[in-house]
Amino acid sequence: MSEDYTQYYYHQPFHGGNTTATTFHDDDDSTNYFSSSADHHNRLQPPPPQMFDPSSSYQMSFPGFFNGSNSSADQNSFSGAFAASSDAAAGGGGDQTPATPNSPISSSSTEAAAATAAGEEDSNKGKKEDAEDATSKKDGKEEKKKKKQREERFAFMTKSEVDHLEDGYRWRKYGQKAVKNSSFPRSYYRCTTQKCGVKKHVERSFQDPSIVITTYEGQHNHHLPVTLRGNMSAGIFSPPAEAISNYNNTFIPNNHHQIYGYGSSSDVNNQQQQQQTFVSTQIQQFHQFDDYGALLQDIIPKHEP
DNA sequence: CGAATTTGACCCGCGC
DNA sequence: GCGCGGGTCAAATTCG
Repeated sequence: MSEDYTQYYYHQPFHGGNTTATTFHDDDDSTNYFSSSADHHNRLQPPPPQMFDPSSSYQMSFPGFFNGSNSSADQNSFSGAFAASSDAAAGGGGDQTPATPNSPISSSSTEAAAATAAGEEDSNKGKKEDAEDATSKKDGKEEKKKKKQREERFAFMTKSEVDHLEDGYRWRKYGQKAVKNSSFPRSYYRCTTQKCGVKKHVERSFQDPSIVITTYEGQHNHHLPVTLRGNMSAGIFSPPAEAISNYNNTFIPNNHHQIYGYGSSSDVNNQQQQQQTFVSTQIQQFHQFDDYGALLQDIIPKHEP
């Protein structure tokens, strides 16, 4: 099933750290991948100040920015950011043809949105279903038929010794599972804030145990609960919907740092193909990056809190 | 003592 | 239909 990310691509072509971003599809939904080096700390690298003014309340769904230390020394170690990708962009998903930023969101993305609403409900699944009345059952069935849509996912790889990266939010671990083809277990976390259905799971790359892969699912509907002031913006995980659609599949380049991204092919079993896919997507995305300067401004609102 | 984690059981979707 | 693997639940346990 979700072997979508059995073929990560991790590169460390640059100094310090790098960011690997990936957009892949889990069915019709997508996950963006990116990685950054957290070095010795369980802190994620912040974006370079010139890219993200820590004092401004930029909003992006990049959890990796949560803990920016805003230290200028980190400037070179961060190479990128990503943006939420919805189906249109990832869209290409299968064929890896990045959609234009303004590509209309396909119906599947609408479904995804709907699923977001229904998702929370769905997360409780069948277990308590019998407690539900017949009506909701019926509805539930239809929902399931529609193909279960997951929340948008953001995954990133971080070089870190600790599994659970501090991102400013409070998480409760609710499960752990052994992962096939990996000797490392995957841990499941849920945001402890009430009515916030954001989840994330954390696992280590079996290819490189020093790399932690964190996958976020959903968007926080609240502000950071802890006082990681300044560099952490409130609502960082709740980008406006239009922002999401506008910066689909986008990454923020920094000094020509290489940024990798690929959309997972539906043919995840074909490694070669996937790698090719990866390369081509990478190139395409690089081209897209050319526009990022302007795009970024759209993405990151300048308004002060 | 309340909150968080651990962990085995269970559910579900998917491929064969 | 069955088995597998991912994801979640919830009781037990640990922690602060």
